[in-house]
Amino acid sequence: MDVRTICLGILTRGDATGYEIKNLFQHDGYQHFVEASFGSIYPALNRLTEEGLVSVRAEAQEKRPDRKVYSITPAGRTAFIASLLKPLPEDRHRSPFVFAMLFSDLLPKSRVAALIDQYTTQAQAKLAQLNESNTQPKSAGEEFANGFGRAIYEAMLDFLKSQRPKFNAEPDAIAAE
Amino acid sequence: MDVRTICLGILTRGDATGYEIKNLFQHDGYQHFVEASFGSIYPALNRLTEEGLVSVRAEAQEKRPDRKVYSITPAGRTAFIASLLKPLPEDRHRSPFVFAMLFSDLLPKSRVAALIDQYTTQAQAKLAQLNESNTQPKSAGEEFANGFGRAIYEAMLDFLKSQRPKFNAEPDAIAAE
DNA sequence: GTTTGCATGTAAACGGTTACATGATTGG
DNA sequence: CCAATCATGTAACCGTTTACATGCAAAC
Repeated sequence: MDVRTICLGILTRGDATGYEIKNLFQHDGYQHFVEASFGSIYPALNRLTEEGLVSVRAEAQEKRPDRKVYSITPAGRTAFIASLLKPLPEDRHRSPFVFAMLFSDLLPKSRVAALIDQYTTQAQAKLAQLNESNTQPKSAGEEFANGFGRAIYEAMLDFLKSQRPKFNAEPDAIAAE
Repeated sequence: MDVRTICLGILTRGDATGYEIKNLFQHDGYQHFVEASFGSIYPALNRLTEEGLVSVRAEAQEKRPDRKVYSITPAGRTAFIASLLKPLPEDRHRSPFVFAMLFSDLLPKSRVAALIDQYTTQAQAKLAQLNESNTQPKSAGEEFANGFGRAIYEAMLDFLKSQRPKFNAEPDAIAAE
């Protein structure tokens, strides 16, 4: 999903500035499956404005740039829904971790063990984040995204735990004294 | 992981042409976590050759381009392993499907149901592929990658199955006759 | 006193995909 | 007869990231 569409989607939930959009999809279920940086968000919002899919109102501020608050227009809403009715691009899960594990036979056992342990810690942190956001009432969609994320991270962690012993770090040849 | 590194990795397992490299990581565990097209592989191999990380020998063929068989050099092997010892980039799972589901409240129920059903079918196909490749003896790494993939797809399928009823397609308002 | 948050934006660089060009052979 | 397999490569395009520019205020 491109940044344009992501911005449009977030704006269906309420008005926001570019800055807020960035933060919004670092929380609450968006986080694990989409991302984008300022360098792509601001140009995207400008283009969407030109095309009439969003509108802006500038709120003046002292001593920092004007807040530019974006709203989705009816045309924008239509375009957004249309984009979700077209065939979606496929998911892609790019995993440097799994790639590295494919070559575990070329690496010191200690490195492989560290790789697994790091990945485990990360997955635990992400899972914890998903469980945290149980406070606010969520839309059906957010609940789905949360559940989906949780299911995946839990499965990863189970698998990682089951495999970990195979790569047990005999502390790299210091043992024999 | 960039295409360069992926090529290097595959060549640690044996010599191959650019064409073969492409096909190799469409099989056996690589498939779900890395990908690249010819348009990036061929230039990558040329650059790796310039840098002395791989070597080429051309095998003449009648009536089609010479096969250029690439081998990894000792320098290439060292560089590859070094790249796996450095901190790895994080995984990124981009999911247009989950993104669309976040906005399920804006879509017709029939569309949401179709989305889930399509995604389920895809996941089943990928899982089947992983289970198929149980014939050849696998390296520890390939076994790990396979298991990891299986764990994820199974968890997804379970979750999808559990959620499916919530989006049951009352066939979009034709019901009342 | 340094980091974080607020707030926007541009330019260069990067990495990659898509489409194109070429063309014989084999299998359905 | 058409599609797929084999086989390499280039060029245009695309979307995105990274780094830069600017700068105050509040929190730690």
